[in-house]
Amino acid sequence: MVQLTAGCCYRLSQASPDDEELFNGPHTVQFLSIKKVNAVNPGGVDRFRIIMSDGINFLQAMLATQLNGMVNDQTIGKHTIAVIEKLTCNYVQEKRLIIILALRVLETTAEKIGEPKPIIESADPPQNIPSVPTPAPVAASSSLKSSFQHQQSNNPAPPTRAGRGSIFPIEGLSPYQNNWTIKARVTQKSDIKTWSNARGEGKLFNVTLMDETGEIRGTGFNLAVDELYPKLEEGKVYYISKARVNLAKKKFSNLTNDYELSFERNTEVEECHEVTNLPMVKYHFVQLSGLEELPKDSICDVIAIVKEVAPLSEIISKQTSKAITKRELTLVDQSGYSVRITLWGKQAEQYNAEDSPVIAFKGVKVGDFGGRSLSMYSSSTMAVNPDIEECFALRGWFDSIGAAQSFQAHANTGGGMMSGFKRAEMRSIQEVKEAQLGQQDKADYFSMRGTIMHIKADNICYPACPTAGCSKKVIDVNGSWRCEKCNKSFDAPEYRYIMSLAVADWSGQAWLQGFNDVGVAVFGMPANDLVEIRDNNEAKFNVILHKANCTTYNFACRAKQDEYNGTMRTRYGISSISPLNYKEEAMALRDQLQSNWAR
DNA sequence: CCCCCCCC
Repeated sequence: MVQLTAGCCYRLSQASPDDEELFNGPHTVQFLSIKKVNAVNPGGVDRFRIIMSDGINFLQAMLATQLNGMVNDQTIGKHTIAVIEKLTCNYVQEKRLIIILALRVLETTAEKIGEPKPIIESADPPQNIPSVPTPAPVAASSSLKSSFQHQQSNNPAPPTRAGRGSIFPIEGLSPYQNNWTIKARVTQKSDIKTWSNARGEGKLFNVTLMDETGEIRGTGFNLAVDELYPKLEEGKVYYISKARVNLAKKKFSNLTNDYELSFERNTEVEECHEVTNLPMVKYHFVQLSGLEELPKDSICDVIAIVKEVAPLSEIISKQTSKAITKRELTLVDQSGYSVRITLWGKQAEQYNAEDSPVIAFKGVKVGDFGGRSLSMYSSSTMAVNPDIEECFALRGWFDSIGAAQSFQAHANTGGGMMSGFKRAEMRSIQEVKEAQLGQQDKADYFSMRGTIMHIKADNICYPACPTAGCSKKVIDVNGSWRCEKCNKSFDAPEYRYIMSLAVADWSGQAWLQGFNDVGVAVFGMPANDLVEIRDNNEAKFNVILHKANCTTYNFACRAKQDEYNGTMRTRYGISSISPLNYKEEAMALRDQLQSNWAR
């Protein structure tokens, strides 16, 4: 019978940030629940919240992202008994956040042990457990002598690790934390970029820093560029302290950290020469077939065989009118899908891998050209034939069977226009507006679920040419309906709907424009019938219009800007409307419940 | 303090 470490939850709930002994465990606990918490940036890495119990109390903790695999492959789940071998405590304002960094599973099929209770602040500690050890004093980390100033001053003494406090996990960094030192590998270093705008000019560079617990972006401006750009080398490991921790601007970051570092004048950077087992890169690969599930503009990692390499070419940026070199690679993987990825600038020019290599891409952008496409950011990395398991598997697969097979490209759904409702691409009205979809001189496509609040009653349909495929408006010329396009006249027009719907979801309201198919779906009758009702029985017409309200549909929409009366406006066109499909929805929810995060 | 990541 496994013995839980009674009292460890209470002790952790009282821990101070430097309580090393307590953080290194081991604590034998049982997981009462593991739940995925709100998704971060699209395509980002999941975060899992764990309720753990010591049999007496339970306590909430977060799983460090590098342990996500244990949830995904069901190594851990509800009622798993595990030994926590390392954790850290992060203080966000008044709240204490416990992050599990390392664990070992003891039992997976246990029953719930005991009747653990929540920890009530100010309550006495539970009885009959070992007393809480006194926290060790914080080791000072300020003895490091490697800031810019120190280097410039005449101080040749090499910094020593001995006087330093413990190394802080990147995962635990926050603006509320001071006196930290991280030990991290530079996994990516940008070129030096210069800018010049209304607010001034300058130069900057950034790096991606990684340890076992996570990644964080670091940026150096101006003086910090001169000082640190040559010092920080890609692939090397450094001790870094006294950088400023800022909120990351999610929009521009492809990392899953809420924060980023700004290198300041007194920031200390010192290379770590010891052998370390810090991983080189952490990947969260998606299969090429799975790209369809990711929203446009999300960021992902892929590993694939380069099946084709296009020659270097050049485009002119519409934004800057500058020429930019690019190169396109066609990637394939075991999912049977192929996708094109674009390399830019230096990466395009210097690409010279041969013989269908395996390449692992990290932090690439998902586009929707040709259904799905990929594009490198300057912060994206690519590793040719990396020394990882996934690479060996791909190599073996391709050399044995993959090379001879054909691949499925992602398709533009609905023949050029995205026409179908896609659950994975659902946006709220608020998101559509905030993301300014359709406002960049091009059409953007999205799916949404919304409820009709109001239908504009005037001009609900127009008299159209009955010729198949024409649908042009016809004009009443003395009782005869004339089509200019077909150069024909008809006894009667065929009415077609032209709809303006006020549609709302939980986040807001928008006007959607729809054509004949939308009207038929909403009213359940052709426009000719509705016109007849309108002209003969206005009360009945009003009832039909009214009854159509408060009905919820799945919409596929196209957002595009146009000019109207001299001003620009954004129009949302409905490319498909469908009633809610409860079975399909239930199945999708069932799949979510069965997925790893729901347990 | 940047934050552009391009084209078809």
